[in-house]
Amino acid sequence: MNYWLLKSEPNVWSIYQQEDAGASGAPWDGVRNHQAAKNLKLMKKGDQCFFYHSNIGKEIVGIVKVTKEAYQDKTDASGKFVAVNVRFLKKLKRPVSLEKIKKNKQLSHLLLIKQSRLSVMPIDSKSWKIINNMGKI
DNA sequence: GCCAACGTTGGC
DNA sequence: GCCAACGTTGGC
Repeated sequence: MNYWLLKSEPNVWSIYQQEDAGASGAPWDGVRNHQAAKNLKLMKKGDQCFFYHSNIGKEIVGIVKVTKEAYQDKTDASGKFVAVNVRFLKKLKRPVSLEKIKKNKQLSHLLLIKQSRLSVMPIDSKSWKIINNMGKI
């Protein structure tokens, strides 16, 4: 299983809306960046993703699970970009802020820090565990 | 509100 | 094909 991080502005799509979407899940669409799209295409059913609130909060708030692998994004008129479906899994007991991630030297290699504009990125399993611990899961 | 980083567009 | 101009993201 692989791990990922998905960014969303909570005033557009938040972990609460994701939770309300329930077990049937919801599309993760609207990605218009090729590097992010490449990562979406690499996702496999069952992979888990951190749910990060960008701009407002700037913290990892929960975990979602891939329920449908990459397919053509219906919101993209050009037909070039893909979406996946994810369903809510859980919230972190304690959200892990960007600030805390930056302070942890073991996490300094994360693209979240190095490439702040990327909205879909891989997370190595070691970092996944560290952040899970920070989130008190 | 500002701006750095980065992506895209369009003139040449 | 280059690159200046412009647009967007997202942290600060």
